[in-house]
Amino acid sequence: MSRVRQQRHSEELRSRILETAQKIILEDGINALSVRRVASEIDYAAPVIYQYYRNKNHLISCAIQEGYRKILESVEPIPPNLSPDEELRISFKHFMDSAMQVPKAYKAFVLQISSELLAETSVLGKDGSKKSPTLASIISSLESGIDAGLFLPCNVQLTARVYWCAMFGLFFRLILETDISAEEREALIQRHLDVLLRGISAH
Amino acid sequence: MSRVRQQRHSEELRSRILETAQKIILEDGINALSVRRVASEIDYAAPVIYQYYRNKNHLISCAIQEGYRKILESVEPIPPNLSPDEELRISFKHFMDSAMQVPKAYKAFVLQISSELLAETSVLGKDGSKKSPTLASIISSLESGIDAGLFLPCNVQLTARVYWCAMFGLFFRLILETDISAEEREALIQRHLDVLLRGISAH
Amino acid sequence: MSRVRQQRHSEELRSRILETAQKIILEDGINALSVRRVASEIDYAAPVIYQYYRNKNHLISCAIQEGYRKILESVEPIPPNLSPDEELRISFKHFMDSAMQVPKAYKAFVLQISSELLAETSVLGKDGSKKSPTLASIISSLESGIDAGLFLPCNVQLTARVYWCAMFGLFFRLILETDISAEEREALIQRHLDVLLRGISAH
Amino acid sequence: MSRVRQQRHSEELRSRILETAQKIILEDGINALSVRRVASEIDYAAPVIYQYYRNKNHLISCAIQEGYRKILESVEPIPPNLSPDEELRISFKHFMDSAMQVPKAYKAFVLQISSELLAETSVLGKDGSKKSPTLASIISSLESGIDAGLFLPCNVQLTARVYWCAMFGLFFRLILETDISAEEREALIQRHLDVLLRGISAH
DNA sequence: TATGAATGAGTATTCATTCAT
DNA sequence: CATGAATGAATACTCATTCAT
Repeated sequence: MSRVRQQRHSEELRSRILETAQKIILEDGINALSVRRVASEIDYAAPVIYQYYRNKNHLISCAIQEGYRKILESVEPIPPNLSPDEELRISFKHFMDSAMQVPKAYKAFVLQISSELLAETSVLGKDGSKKSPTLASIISSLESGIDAGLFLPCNVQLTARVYWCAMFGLFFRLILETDISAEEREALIQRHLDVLLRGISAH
Repeated sequence: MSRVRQQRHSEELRSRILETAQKIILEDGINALSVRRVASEIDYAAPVIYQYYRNKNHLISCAIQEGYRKILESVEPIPPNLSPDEELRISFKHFMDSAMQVPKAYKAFVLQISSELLAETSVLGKDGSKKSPTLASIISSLESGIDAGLFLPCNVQLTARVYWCAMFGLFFRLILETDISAEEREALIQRHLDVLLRGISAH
Repeated sequence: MSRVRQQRHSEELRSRILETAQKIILEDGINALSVRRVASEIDYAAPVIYQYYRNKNHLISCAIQEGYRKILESVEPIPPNLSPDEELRISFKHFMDSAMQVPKAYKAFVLQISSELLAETSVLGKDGSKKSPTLASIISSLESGIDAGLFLPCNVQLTARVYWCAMFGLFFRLILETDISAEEREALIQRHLDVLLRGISAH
Repeated sequence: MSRVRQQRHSEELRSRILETAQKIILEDGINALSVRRVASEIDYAAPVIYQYYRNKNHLISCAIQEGYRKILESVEPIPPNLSPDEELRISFKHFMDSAMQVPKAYKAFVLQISSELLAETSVLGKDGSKKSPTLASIISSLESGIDAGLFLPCNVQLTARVYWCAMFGLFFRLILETDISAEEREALIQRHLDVLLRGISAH
C-alpha cells in the first residue's frame, strides 16, 4: 500500500472507531461501551483500538466530545434580518426543537457529560462567550436590542447568561421529562420567552 | 444480645451500608460503587449487603433517593412574613446557596440521577406541584403576589415552571462550573432575579 | 405445648419439608433445590431444616427415596384371577402406563437417581426379589405359568430379570423420548410382550 | 511462534480443556465441573476457557457428546460371516462387555445424559435406525435372519427396538448394580439372548 | 424449637489490557 | 498494521452452614 493510501485508510479507521463508539453510547448508554464491542462492530480485533486511542477513557472522551459537537451543530441557524427580540425568540425555539428532535442523543450525551468535558462547554465564566457560540449569539442579540432601544441597557454578559441558563434549564428538564405533551411544551416555551423578554424590555 | 439491641444493631448496619454507598457515589461516582467495596468499607463480608438490600440496584436506588432527600432538606427554609417578591428572591438565593454548600454532593447526585428517580422529581408535568415542594412554594408566592397587585395576572402554573427552570439551569451550571468566583456568582444570581421579577412585575 | 402435640407438630414439619423438597425436584430439577428455597416455601427460616435433616444431601436422599417409592406405589395393581401370561401382560402394561401418566416425575427421579439409592432398587442381584415387589410378582407369574404348563420350565430368577430388564429398558426410553406417538408406544409395548412371551411359551 | 505451531498449540489446548472436563465429570460428577476447576487443572487462567467454548454449558455439551462417542466407539465390531442369530448374540455380548470395561465412564455419561443429547441418541422413533448404528445393525441381522428362514417374518423396525430396549435395560442395570458377579452376569446375558431369540425364532 | 445474622467459599462471566507474532 | 492468545482483576450474586440468642 502506498503511503497515502495507508494514511487515508488509517484516518478512516480512526473515525469508524469513533462513530461506532458514539453509536453504542447513544443506543445503549455509556456502560454498554466496551473496547471489544467497538472492535467487533467494525470487524476488527480489539487491540486495534489501542493503535488509535490511548485507552478506553480516551476513546470515550473523544466520542462524547465529538457527539456533543454534532448535536450543537444540529441547532438550526437563525435566519438573517430579524429584530433582536425575534432573534432571541427564534434561537430559543430552535434550541428546544433540536433537543426534541434528537431526544435520545441529547439524553445520552447531556447526562453522560463528564467533568473533563465541562471546560469545553463552560458558559458562566468570563470566557464563556468565546467557548459557546450560543452564548455569543445571545450577547450579540442583546447588544443590538439595546442599541435599537428595544431592551434596557444592562450588563450584557450577565444578562446573556441568565437567558442561557433559563434556556438550559428548560431544555434539560424537557429531555428528562419525556412525557410532556407537545401543547404543554409549546406553552412552556412561550411563557419562558414572554417572561424573559419582558424582564429586559425597555417598555 | 437482647432482642432490642439486636434490632438496633440491625438498623444501624442498614444505614451504615446506605451511607457508605452514598459516600462512594459522591467521592468516586456511581460506577465505582460495587457490592464488595461497600462491604469491605464497613468491614463486613459481601453477602451481608443482600440481607439489607435486594440487590445492587436496590441499594443504588435507595442511596440516591436518600442523598437527594438530604440535599433538599439542606435548603434553608424561607422566613415567614415576607412580601411575595422577597419570598421568591430568598428562596432562589437559598437554593443556590445550598447548592454551593454541598457542591460535590449535588454534582454526583444530580448528574447520576437515574430514570427511576425522574418521576420522583418531575416538575414540568401537571402534577409537578404535588411532587415538588419547591414548585409548590413558588406557585404560592406568585399567587400572593398577584393578589397583592405586585405581579401581573398570569397562568401561575406555567410561570412557576419558568421560574423553576431558570433556577434549575443556573443551579446546575453553578454545580458544573466550580471555578466561578463568589462575586460572579452573586452577580449572576442577582441578575437572574432582576430579569425574572421584572418579567412578571405589575409595574 | 404438650409433649404429644409438640411431637405431632415436629413430625408434621418433617414431612412438609420432605414434600416440599420433592415438589421442587419434580418441578424444577434437583439443581433448583436449595435449603433456603425449601425453608422459604414452608414459611420457616433456613436453619430449621438442619433440625430435621443432617444436611442438604441427607434431605435430597430422603426426598428421592420417598419419591421413588411413591411412584412405584402408583403402579396400578394387577387384578386377581388372571392367567399367568395375562398377569405378565397386564403388569407390563400398567407399568408403562404409569410411566406415561407421571412422565415428569419419572424423568426427574429416574434420571436423578443417585448411587446411594441403587441398593434400594437393586434388581439383578440374588436378593432382588426381596427388594423389588415388581420382580417378585413377575417371578410368581412365571412360576404359576410353568406349573400350568403355559411356560417352559426354566430358571425363574433369571428369566424374571430378563423380563424386568426389557420392561425397564422400554420404560426408560419412553421417558427419555417423549415425542413418541401413542400408536407407536402401543405397538412397541405389544411387540415387546409378544416377543418376550413367545420366548418362554411352552408351545 | 510460527503460525502453524501456534495453531497446533491452540488445537491442543482445546482438547486438553475437553479432556479435563470429561475427566472431572467422570470422577466427580457433572455438578463438580466448574470453569475455574477446568482452568486450574490445565494450569491456565479461567477466562481462557471462553476462548474455546462459548460458555460452561457449551463445554459440558461438547464433553458429554464426545464422551458418549468414545464409549460407543469402544464397542468391539462384529466379525463378518456370522449367521444372523450369531450376529445378534455377539453384538449383544460385545455391548455388555464394553459396558463392563468402562463402567465408571458409562455410569457418569449415561446417567448424566442431558436432554439436549437425547435427540442424538433417540432410538424409539422412526428415524432411530438412522441415528443409532446399533439399531441399524440389529435391523439388518433381523432381516437376514428372516430371509434365511431363521426368524419369523415380522415388523422388523418394532422388533429391533424390542431387542435394543432389552439390551439397554440390562446394560443400564449392569452399570448401576456393580456388585453382580461375573457368573451372574454371564447367566443374565445368556438368558436374555435365549428368551429374545426364541421369541422370534421360526421353529 | 426456631431464627436472624453473618460468612467463607464458591459460581459464571466480562473486561481492559499486554505481548509475541 | 493488525491480531490471537492469554490473563489479572473485577463483577454480582448464591449457597450451605454455623452460632448466639
